[in-house]
Amino acid sequence: MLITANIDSDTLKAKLFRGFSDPSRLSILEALRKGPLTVGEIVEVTGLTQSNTSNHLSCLNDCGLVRREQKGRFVHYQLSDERVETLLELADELLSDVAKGVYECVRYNVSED
Amino acid sequence: MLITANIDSDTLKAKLFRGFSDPSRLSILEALRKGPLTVGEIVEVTGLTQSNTSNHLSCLNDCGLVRREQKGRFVHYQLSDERVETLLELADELLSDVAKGVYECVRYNVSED
DNA sequence: CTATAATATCATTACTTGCTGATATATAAA
DNA sequence: TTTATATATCAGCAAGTAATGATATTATAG
Repeated sequence: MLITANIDSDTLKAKLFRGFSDPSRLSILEALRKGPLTVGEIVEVTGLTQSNTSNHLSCLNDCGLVRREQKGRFVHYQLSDERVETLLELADELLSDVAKGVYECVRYNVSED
Repeated sequence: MLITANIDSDTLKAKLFRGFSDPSRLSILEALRKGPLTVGEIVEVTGLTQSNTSNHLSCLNDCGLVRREQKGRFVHYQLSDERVETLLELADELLSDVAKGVYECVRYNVSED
């Protein structure tokens, strides 16, 4: 048990980062930096479809990055932890320094848009 | 120009996080937390193939997460910035709280290993 | 209860991305 | 130069994952 816990450590952490590693999910997280939003509001802000938004929100919720709260027929989502915000801030800072490198990162991201 | 820069912001940040979002790349980054290593040493520590390691290192280098330094026929890699280390630390902390959720995150990660 | 609005789920499709094996490049030693 | 060692590149395959459209669920209002 202890062994597997250690072995899977990187896989686990990778999963956590995967929550941040999709543009759609990231746009949801960014929207939530300003405060809680309903699913409908997130759909509007991000421009994603309802279905797609809901799928990503379920993923983010399961992964513990956001927290959900039902209020009537609306479901409000918010960032689950200060550290999620901190990670996003840190990424902003890091990005401002390495943006050029990221732009040109072509190995596993060939599509230029 | 300013417009696109803004629009692409999430895509850019997602790319940055994608550097962390693969178990193999993460195992490389974790190995480098302890200090610079040659490609061969990284291969040994991570158990990845030489080809695979080199591919990931190129990606990490292009994305600005690691820095390379040629010394003779050896190439040494190290984390490029304190903030890369900080991001990893922060992920560790966050993970200790949300690990259960990440384990059960099934939406876009169905494979259980 | 029925209708409507908000959100979630599911199957399918299309695309992305990591891995492998072979080959190429580069540096240094013989 | 030739050989050997270290690293990088590339094509092709395999697997994973996001988007879509349709449908289901849940909750409130009439």
